[in-house]
Amino acid sequence: MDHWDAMEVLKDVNLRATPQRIAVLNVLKMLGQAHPTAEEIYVALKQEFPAISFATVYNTLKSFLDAGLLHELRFGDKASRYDLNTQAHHHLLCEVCGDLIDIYLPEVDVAQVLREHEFAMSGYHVEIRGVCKTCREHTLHKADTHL
Amino acid sequence: MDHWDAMEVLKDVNLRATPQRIAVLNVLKMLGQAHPTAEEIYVALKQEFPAISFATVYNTLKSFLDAGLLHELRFGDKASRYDLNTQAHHHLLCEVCGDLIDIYLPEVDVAQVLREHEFAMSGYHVEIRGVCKTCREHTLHKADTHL
DNA sequence: AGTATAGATTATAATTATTCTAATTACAAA
DNA sequence: TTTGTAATTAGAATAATTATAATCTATACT
Repeated sequence: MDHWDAMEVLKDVNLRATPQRIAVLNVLKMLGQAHPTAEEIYVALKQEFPAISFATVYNTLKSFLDAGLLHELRFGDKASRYDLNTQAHHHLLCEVCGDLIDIYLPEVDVAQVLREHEFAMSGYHVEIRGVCKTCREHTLHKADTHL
Repeated sequence: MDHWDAMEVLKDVNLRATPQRIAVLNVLKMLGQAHPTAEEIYVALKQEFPAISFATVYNTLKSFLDAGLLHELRFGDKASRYDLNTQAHHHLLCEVCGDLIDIYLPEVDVAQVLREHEFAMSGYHVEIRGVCKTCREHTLHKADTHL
């Protein structure tokens, strides 16, 4: 567990270090692999900032996205999920319970494809759909598992 | 260009071949690589079916999804996009203009990861973010290109 | 340290995408 | 041709997100 200072992180990307922003960063760090939605972040902040508004959460997340501090994940469910982990990693998405499990894969070799399309890659993401161990054991909602 | 009959496709997956469903399939086939949203499909259908409702489009898309006839794509923009192409393929997503370009990659080797997590894969998807050739040439909205 | 100001936050309204509900209509089997 | 079941429709409802306008505050400059 390395030292990590939210204030420093914000300075580094030229964003004003407001208490709300620091708190959002800390919540994201705290929740870790939970990939929270905007609402979950909002709820977590309510305790420390009873007056916080949804707009602040969305604004903050947008500036963090622009600064490259986090990734936005949009899968099966309606609400976007946010992921602070910027090192290359991917997800297993369970189609039954919606769980999003972090995994680490070797770099996908796409060099040739990119060259062909003259496409400037800034990042990539692998999404693997299926049924997780727990759901398979429970064998719930079989009908929901399409594909 | 192989022969393709919407009515047959529907029969094959045990869905009633209603005029609306046939039309949705044909629109998806026609639009091809355009990855239309529900709204774009709705607009395309309006000509042939002035009385069509959004609910029908959404219901139809949902049955097609359940039947495995198409994929739902949720990326940067808010609305889901639908993709009839069910053979394994992936996308280049331009962060500037939002264009979604079909690409074909060799199977990603994830066997070991799946075994570790005891995860039953039903499908996977590779999303590559970046800037497409056209947008790079125009160098528009530089600031929007994060990551 | 005190202050001006660009930028951040807030409450609220508006918008957008999607789903639900209830009534009507159409298909397909007997 | 009836009859049951499923599909379609209009419109209301919900959920997620964005826009607006007023107020506040972190930072830079005296």
